Amino acid sequence: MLTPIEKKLCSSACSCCSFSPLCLAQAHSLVSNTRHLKRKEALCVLNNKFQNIYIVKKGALKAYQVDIHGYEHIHAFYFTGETLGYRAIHAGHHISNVVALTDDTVVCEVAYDQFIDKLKSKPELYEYVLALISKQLTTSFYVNVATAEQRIAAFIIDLSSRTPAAVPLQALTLPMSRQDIGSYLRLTAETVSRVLSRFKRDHIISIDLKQIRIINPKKLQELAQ
Amino acid sequence: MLTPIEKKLCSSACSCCSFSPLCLAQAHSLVSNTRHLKRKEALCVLNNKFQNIYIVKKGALKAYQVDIHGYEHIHAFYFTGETLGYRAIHAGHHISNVVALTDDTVVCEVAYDQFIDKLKSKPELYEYVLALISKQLTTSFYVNVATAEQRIAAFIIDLSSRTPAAVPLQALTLPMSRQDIGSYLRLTAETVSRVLSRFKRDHIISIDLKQIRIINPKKLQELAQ
DNA sequence: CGGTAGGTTGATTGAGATCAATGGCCGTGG
DNA sequence: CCACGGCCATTGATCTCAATCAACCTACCG
Repeated sequence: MLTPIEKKLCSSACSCCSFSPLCLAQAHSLVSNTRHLKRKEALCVLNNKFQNIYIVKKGALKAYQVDIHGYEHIHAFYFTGETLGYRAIHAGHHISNVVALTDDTVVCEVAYDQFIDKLKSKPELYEYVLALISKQLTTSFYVNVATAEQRIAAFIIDLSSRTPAAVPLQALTLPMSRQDIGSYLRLTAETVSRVLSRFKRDHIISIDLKQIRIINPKKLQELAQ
Repeated sequence: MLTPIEKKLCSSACSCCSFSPLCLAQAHSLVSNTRHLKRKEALCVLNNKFQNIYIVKKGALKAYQVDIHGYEHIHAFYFTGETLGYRAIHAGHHISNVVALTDDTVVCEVAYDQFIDKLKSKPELYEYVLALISKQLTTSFYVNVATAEQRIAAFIIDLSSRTPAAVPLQALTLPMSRQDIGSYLRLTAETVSRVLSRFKRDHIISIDLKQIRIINPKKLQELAQ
């Protein structure tokens, strides 16, 4: 098991970064800027010009749109090592808001036109980038499954698989609220809370506010289908 | 309004094809093969090796996965001019089945490694391809909205916007069954049927089996939010 | 023609939404 | 330092929309 210090190092190191093959392949880094965000601070604002791709170094973010009733629809969470911004390439401007979920969220900023230039000079990386974006086409299919129980079980599994250095039975921290989970899974916060309580009662997980621990991974997998 | 013959020409011509800037940019076409499919005939089979990208020249297809209960989950429809296959790049094998919805469906086949090679020799097309794939990250957000009515209204609008040469008030043909629509929108065929009947009763659309016509686009847009 | 798949409509049920009340945690300011 | 207010989470009671079960109709195909 990793010590907290080792975990911290791993999380902040480029070794966890899905972008590092590109970044490290260059004589100098592709990263033009590193941004530090506080909780609720915006990284991308709807309709602003698309200029950068971002890589999460530390912390977590949510991407959402607000509907005409003011309701927030979250369509993605981003964790350490993950990249974001591709959705805006086509439109040329941001099609959602992205804000930090935790204080001390750190992201690397890669200017899109520099990124394209580098790709042109290193065409062997092109396939890698296509595969990276392709992967995003297939994520979070589980938000569409039938029951609240299935979706929440799948969400917990997804979360643990995306948390670098997550160890089975080790507590994970949910960086988002019940409301956020509900918005993402299209459930109410009350339903999320009820299902989590049921999972706890049945000794599938332990949960105390934002601290969650998978007790029975097999059963959880079964519930997720 | 286009005559049926003009429509046919347009549909089958490369002018409607989102891939044509790439294909036509080459001395000879990128297309290695043209495939003709009958209704229910498979283009891609789950787990088969990923080798090609496809462009729909004519007809329509559905992509789906079958769950452990044997239920078919459709995650995409593909119409004339649209490309498919990107989802398999990351895994290297097909992660869904793709079958034709209509007899006489025609697709162009582009070998992925040839496609990559051509891209490397024409880096100015990189951005175009990234934008093309980026677009797919943002499609069919509407399957996630709240009510059956909203989803079906949005589905009809999406369908008409993706039908080449669709003219307002002109009848569109739904190439898929009520069951297919339900599978895509996560509703039952009965609910789809009921909502369509309600839209018809309220003079928002006219519908007779597979022939659908938007009578009141403004009201439909309102219902879709 | 007869068989079958697809489509419509009705009656009933149930999972999750909604409405509501309570308690804990935390940051702020007197 | 503690009081206050706001936010978040939990739990209960009730309601509602879509699923389910069921019957019947219609188009199409061998």
